[in-house]
Amino acid sequence: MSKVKKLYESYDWVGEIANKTIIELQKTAEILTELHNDFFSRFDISSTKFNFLVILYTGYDEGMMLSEIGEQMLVTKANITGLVDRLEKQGYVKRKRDLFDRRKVIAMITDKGKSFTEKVIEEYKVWSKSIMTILEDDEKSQLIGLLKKIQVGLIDKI
Amino acid sequence: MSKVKKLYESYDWVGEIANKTIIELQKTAEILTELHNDFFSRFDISSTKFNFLVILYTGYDEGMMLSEIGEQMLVTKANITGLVDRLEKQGYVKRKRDLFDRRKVIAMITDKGKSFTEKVIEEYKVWSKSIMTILEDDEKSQLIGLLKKIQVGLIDKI
DNA sequence: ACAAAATAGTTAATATATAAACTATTTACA
DNA sequence: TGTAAATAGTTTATATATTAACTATTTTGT
Repeated sequence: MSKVKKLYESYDWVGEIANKTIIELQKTAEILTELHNDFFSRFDISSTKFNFLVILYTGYDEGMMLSEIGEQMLVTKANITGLVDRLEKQGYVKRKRDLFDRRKVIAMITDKGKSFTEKVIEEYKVWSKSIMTILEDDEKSQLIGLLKKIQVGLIDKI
Repeated sequence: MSKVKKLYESYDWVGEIANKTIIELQKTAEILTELHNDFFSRFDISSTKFNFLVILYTGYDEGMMLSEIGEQMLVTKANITGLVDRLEKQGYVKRKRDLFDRRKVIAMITDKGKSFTEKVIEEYKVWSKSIMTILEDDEKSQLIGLLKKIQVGLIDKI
């Protein structure tokens, strides 16, 4: 059951096209997040957990440092601790101390986590294709181009 | 201080362009959310609180039903209760019972909330313009067009 | 008119996110 | 070499989000 009922145009207060662009980006992303939540809840994970697992899955076999994973996600270090706690509880990840630098904690994906991630990735590919049928392929490329340009522009402002 | 360090291309696992589109949308939105948080934290609010206030500000003078506001935001009714609690504590909003249907709760924006919202809106306009300089105006229109198309497509899938 | 269903909002339990303070360990350098 | 600074992660307090169960009120259908 979703929260989204209909699309409102609730921004009379916006004048500039820059404003509108940001708001439409946010709105699109909110709807997308909503859909992602629906999708991932079928597997009892969140999209953050999925991101974490994918990074670990496609990463090195010896595992990865927590902060190394954190750098690739928009997640603070405090949050990584909790994230790993919960993933550990689900049996998808385990912790290991780095023997050469005992400050570091290495996260390793378990066999259970590996096969789980493979399964979700496959279903995610099918799912994301199915929800993106509204755009033609050239529109998708166009959109990706614009988004990457924005990302480059935004990352400088941070 | 922000979490974002650099832009990773961490999706070797993605094949389809539909996949990439969604991931780039998410990534863009995450960076944008991060920037929004930085912006709004200067005013001691979240972007959700701002949304709420703007809807109330541009709405009817007699206030609005909580669920009516909720319909325009991607927020569950349980969350609205807490949101209004916190906004009430900040003095920007007050509650009122609907006399004709006592199930309903009306949220009213206070004078303090009104002038606060006006101030934030003005600064938001300047801010959003400044962070969107990377795109030309015709690119922005193009992007808005694509985003609206996606929204229409996605809303059907929910 | 009245019982059942629908509606509006709150509460409770839990998950997820943040910042700030903290512990443990390693590195830098005087 | 020993102390200050830097680094990695955890803990704590709090904000925000979700779902499910709950209360109060109104509407519906007979």
